Amino acid sequence: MYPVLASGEREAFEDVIDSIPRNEDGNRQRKQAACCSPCTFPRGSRRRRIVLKPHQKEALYTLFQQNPYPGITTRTQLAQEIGLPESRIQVWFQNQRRRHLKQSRLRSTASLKERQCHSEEQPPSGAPVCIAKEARRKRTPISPSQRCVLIQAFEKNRFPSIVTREDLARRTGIPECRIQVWFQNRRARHPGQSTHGPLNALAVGVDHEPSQPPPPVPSCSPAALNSSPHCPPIDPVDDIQTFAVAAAPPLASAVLVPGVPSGGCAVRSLRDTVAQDMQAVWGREHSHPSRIPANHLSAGLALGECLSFTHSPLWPPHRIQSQGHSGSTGMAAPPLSDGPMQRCVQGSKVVAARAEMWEGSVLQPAHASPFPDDSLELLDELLSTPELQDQGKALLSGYPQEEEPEGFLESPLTEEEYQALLDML
DNA sequence: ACACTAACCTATTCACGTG
DNA sequence: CACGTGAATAGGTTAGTGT
Repeated sequence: MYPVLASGEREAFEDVIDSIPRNEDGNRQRKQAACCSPCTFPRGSRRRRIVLKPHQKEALYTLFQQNPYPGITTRTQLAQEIGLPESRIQVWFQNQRRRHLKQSRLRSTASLKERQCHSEEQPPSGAPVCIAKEARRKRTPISPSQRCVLIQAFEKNRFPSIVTREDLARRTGIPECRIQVWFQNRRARHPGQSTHGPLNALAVGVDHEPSQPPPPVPSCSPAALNSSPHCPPIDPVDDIQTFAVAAAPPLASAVLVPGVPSGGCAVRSLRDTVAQDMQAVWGREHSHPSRIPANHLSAGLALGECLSFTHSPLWPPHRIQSQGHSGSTGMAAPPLSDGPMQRCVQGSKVVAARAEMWEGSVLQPAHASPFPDDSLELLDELLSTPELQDQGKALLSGYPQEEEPEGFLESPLTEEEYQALLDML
């Protein structure tokens, strides 16, 4: 239906999606989406809607009749049997219970009017009256580094799209559905800074309006981290750089726009994890030469991470299948020849726009990678030259995992080289 | 155009681990 | 026991799909 987005374009597009204003309910305003033309503005903010097959519905209805409140074990078992994600089964039961309750109430209301004899509230037929409670899902342990990644994403966008959630899932290893719940809980417990209540800030779709300073306690800022029980104290000097590697897509801040502050979220442990992963991968490079492209090694964590925010070879065991993404999540891509998307993928403009948007904020993310996938591949080729690989080896072997040189995030390329690269792209 | 319903949201509560 | 936080719930809304 829609052409497939390259990863860089996908990120830029996601920015568009995420920036769509939401109404007071947190839902994106239809008007805004419509103004971008239904043809050129694909649906990417939501998960692709599943069309349940008859046998799946039958199984769900059967189980619902037996128990409208299935526990995690039952849901997981059913998920395996009918080939649906457990989270979708949970949602189906939520919706089904409500439909059931609604019908029950309608019936009871009708009978109430007829007979006028219901003096006492009766529990709806779908309520868990005599059914023993099944076990809940076990708490999902979220490590400080994972939490910091989530917090950073939360501060950037309180309502992440399915693409963002899946990306966070890949980066943290936490299931997407758990990330969704985490954001729900987080929103509930950390209402936005607004004089008109927490929902007011949602109306603009982004958390920090350009004219509005960020919340005074950004949980992932060094100050917040120092006071947070989940984030270890950090050296703000060191971690200003760390943030760009661990949390933000630092293409603009660390590479394309040298000198732009890259933010304050310190995710040392994640950075360390990345560094260790790099080392480990380097160690087995010869046995799995294709798993991590040499260019990522060559550029060290700086460029490598820059280019791999959404398809990092470091975290997921495979490169993100951006071309096939629409198959798994329903991410539909707009035609890029014209329209808002095309404009949005003009990287420098995006970077500039984001920088403006975040002006005054502690964080200075440039979320949208201006490079479409083919450009990334071209860059991959450029960076896989033996010369740059040598640089990468030197970079990796030059410092231990726990401490990086001062210019850790500095690109191995000069500004002229960057410009040349950009010109080529 | 409309009905149905998956997906997503808030508000609230439960439940569990930790200090 | 208080607190933080993940999980689950009810209920409202949006938007994709089928008729």
